[in-house]
Amino acid sequence: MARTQGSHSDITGPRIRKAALRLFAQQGYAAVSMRQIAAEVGVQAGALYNYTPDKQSLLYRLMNDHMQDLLSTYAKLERPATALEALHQFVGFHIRFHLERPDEVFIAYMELRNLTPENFGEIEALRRAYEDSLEQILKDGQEVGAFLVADTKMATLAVIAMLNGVMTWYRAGGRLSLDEVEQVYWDMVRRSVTA
Amino acid sequence: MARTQGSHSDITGPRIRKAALRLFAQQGYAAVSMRQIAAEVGVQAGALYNYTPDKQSLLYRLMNDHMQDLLSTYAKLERPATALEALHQFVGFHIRFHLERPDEVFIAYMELRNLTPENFGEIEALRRAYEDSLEQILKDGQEVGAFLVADTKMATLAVIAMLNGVMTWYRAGGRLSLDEVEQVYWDMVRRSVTA
DNA sequence: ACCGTATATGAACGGATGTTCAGATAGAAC
DNA sequence: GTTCTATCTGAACATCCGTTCATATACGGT
Repeated sequence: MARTQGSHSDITGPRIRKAALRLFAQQGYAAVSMRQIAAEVGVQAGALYNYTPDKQSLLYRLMNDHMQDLLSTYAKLERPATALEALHQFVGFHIRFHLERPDEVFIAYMELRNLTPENFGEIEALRRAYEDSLEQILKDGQEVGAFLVADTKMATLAVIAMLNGVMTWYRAGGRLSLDEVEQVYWDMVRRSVTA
Repeated sequence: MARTQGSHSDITGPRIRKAALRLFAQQGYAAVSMRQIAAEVGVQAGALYNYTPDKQSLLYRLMNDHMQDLLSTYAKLERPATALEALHQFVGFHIRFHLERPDEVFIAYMELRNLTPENFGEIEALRRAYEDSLEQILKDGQEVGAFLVADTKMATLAVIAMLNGVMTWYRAGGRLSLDEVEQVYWDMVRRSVTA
């Protein structure tokens, strides 16, 4: 697996990020060394610095890529006609998108405290933008009488927290299929925001 | 703040745990050094080893104390007569107990992966015991027709995840009082498990 | 007043850390 | 086939890590 000197490599960058992603998710940012990441790629530690200015930027890049992916993927969806359908779409999208990226998700909110303040601010803004898209659904539904919640902000956070819980226990091939899980959570979410 | 040699100290142990708790919660287990903890207590690093065999045991002790506290405090509550009231009690207890111990809560599920396998197993068992007490409420209520959930296990995890979300944003003195928060979450939980 | 012991110091251990950089190398361009 | 340059190596840097231990100290018991 050892790479040879001088070989061009447009793929070393992605491989470094993939290795870092896996290791950060598995052991935590602080517990993973640059040498570990380099070893996983089959390269010496010094070589990493051709692709990232430092360890911190590597973490930030992973989080930022993930959040951009989340936002742009959601933005591309066709908006349903009713608020109830929009909420249903959000629930399904959220569960599936996140279950497909367990490592990214894990890092995205376990390693927030390891970001510098500026980096943290940027990631936080993206997260809030995503939450806002859910809150907008709840607000719209509330206006037309489809939903009944005491506070749309709290309801937003409650729904997302509930959905995020899925990532902590769901494993493909377990007792329940993804469709079943999605159905059950949709039932609970729907009931929690309707009269 | 520097302690003098030879001085007896039944309070150094607790002070070490308190300092470790705060630092682990703030920066993460892997990112905190024994020397940092010692400095916070006003002692040299070597002195810590009069109170813990190693860093890992310090983490385990913090988590174990917290879970024992959680379980025994909940066990002391008087059980309400109906399932609905029992659930209401659980929601209120969970929110208040955890909001009073933000550092312990943060550690208890951010640092699970830094436990040795045996230690992890023990903490996990305690966590499951707590979850089981909620699932029992849901099962009982389901039997007598007070609740209607597709799967009590999933509903248990969903409810706890939703409640845990409160810890990530609630701050005393904010827009909403603790009573209001509790009321809103109780409304959502109740609706999510009733027809 | 003195002793015994619990408690703390401070130096030391081997090893790991993030990062830098001069030098080596291999593929691309001509 | 030579040159150029992006890429990687390997060693070095200063610093930190968890843990151990001989030594010093001050309090509790007598």
